[in-house]
Amino acid sequence: MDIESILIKHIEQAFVDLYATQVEKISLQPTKKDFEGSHTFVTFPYTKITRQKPDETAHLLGEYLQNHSQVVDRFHVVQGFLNLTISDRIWLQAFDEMRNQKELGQFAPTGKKVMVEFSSPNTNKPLHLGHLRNNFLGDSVARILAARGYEVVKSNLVNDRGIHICKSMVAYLRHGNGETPETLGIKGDHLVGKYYVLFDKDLKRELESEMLSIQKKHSTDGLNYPMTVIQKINTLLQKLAENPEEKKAEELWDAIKKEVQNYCPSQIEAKNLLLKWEAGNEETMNLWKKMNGWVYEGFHATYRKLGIEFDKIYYESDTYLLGKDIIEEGLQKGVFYRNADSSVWIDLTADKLDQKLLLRSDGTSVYMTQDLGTADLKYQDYQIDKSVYVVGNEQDYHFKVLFKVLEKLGRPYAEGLYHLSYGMVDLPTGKMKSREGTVVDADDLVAEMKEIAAERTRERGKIEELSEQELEHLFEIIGVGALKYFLVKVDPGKRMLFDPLQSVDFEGDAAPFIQYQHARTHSILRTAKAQGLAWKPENYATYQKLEPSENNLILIIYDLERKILESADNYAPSIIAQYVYEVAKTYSRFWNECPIFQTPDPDAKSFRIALSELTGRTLARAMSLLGIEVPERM
RNA sequence: GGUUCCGUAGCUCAAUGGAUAGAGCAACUGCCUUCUAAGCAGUAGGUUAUUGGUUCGAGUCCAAUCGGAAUCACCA
Repeated sequence: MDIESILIKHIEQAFVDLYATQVEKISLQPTKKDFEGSHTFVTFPYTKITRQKPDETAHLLGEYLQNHSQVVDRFHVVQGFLNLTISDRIWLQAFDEMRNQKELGQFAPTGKKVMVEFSSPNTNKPLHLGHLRNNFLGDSVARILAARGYEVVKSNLVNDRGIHICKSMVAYLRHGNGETPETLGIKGDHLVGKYYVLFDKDLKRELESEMLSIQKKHSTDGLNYPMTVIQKINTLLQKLAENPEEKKAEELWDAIKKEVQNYCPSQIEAKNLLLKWEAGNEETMNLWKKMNGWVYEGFHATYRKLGIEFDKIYYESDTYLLGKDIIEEGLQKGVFYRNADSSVWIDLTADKLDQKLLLRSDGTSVYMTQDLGTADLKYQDYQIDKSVYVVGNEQDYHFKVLFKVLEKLGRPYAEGLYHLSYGMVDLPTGKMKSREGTVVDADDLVAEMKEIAAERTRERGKIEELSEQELEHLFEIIGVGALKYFLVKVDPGKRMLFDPLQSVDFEGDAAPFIQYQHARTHSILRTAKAQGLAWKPENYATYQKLEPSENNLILIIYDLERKILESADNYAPSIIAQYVYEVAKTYSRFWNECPIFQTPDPDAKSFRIALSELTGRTLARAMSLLGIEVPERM
């Protein structure tokens, strides 16, 4: 039963009967909380048809609906807004229908396949808070799309090669002394991350001493760089000698730094290591495999704790050479063009984008080339209809170009491409930078959350009956749940702030509150069972007049499907997060207003137990769409 | 400089072009002898950055201005 479409049909009929007009695309809005009713029809846009004041139209329509529609019980008009109240009988009918559903909010299969690519870590450092937002968003979107009826493939494109990986390797070769995660007793990803930071320290030191000599002499004397670089620096120095303003001077020095950095020993070593890697040098490959192996072990542990899994893992070391055949194809199709220096480009100025490089003059590929190849690979592997990339908003431009290029190449899957762009997580001190160590580490944060969860749960002392193992699990789902909810409830597009001092909420608009309401529903069910009560429809057949908070609960539970639809269409878990909090709040109010076991009327008792049960199922289902578990007691 | 995104209560965030701009945190007042107080009820807190425009109606759409961020590499 779909109450909304019934109402719309009746309103359309009303327009025919009252005004002899066919109206299309009628839409209803949820009635604001302060007003009575559940569905609101706005009459302002129809004054031209009715040739009446909005209030008059609303009254006429309201009376018509009250007389002709079985679902409308009564109506109220407020300044042209027609607020409709659905009869309790209909709500009770809807309630029983929902109770009969095996899985709430599960749509029929669409027959379409969608891939959600997320996480995509670099293997040179452990996961941090920013990755968590990515992981939770991606995981949740995958779950929501599955509920919507898509067949979902969760994929992870691991960035396991490149200059940044070589940096950790260089530092390990220098300072490693054969350390392993075992000998140090730390996770492999953290160990490798430590060397990544060490590399940066080395490089900074080298850079500073080199710069000092340039700044002292204000010349490039004694520097052993290629002529072209020396010339570049000299030009910059000359500009500096012309006494530019302070800000400009700073820019010039930065430009010089950038040139110099490329010729610091550490940087050269890293580049050489990358060349060796690309040549397949055995020693290098072995070190690479060893260190990446450590990182994967660490990642696995973290993913397991976060409850995140993938169906397919792509490695960039496998895919980084892909896409070159697409360059040829594009050239033949005349979509791309070749420069005099034989580099390959695409001109997207007509689409308000720039000219974009697709292949270097030396014939090697760039980031874009790989992504083109990987897009084809995904399609070959899974014949996907839609492909969602969960990647930070710093890459908005890249994905605009990528999708445009695929469209111009006439790829059949081009239309289904979507970049789920999300904002960075900021600290009060500003942006996180892993090289500078100003990051909130994922493992640390999860551990801290769990500790807080344990502390707060113990304070309340409602958990005597749980075993040690059950307690462990409880603390984990509360701690991790709080974190997930915190990161996922915010609109993905916006950057957000995380204050380590205030940490994550455990009260109010937060996962523990929602989990708590779920635990309450189970507390009711336990008591009901202990008292030998039954709550099948026949046990509450005489219950026909709903209390406001009961009505509100049914109403909001009834909204689940619409919310799933909305969040799936917008790739927005935040919609589910806001929804599930509303459900929890509504139940909490019901809990306070409608006593259950003290109620003398046995049918009211049974109905409220049944309502608690359905609320519990709704909370569990909606939370599962966010990847958050709910406990039966806490 | 070009392009894109953002600016809402002290703080963190909501609000398919609709009603009196809502929650949570923090502050203040009540409520545990009653199914779990991680709770409930209430008070206070706003010129939605600014100025114009479109509309029956603008936080939302358009233009300009101010402030912040990202991006614009033969990096990934």
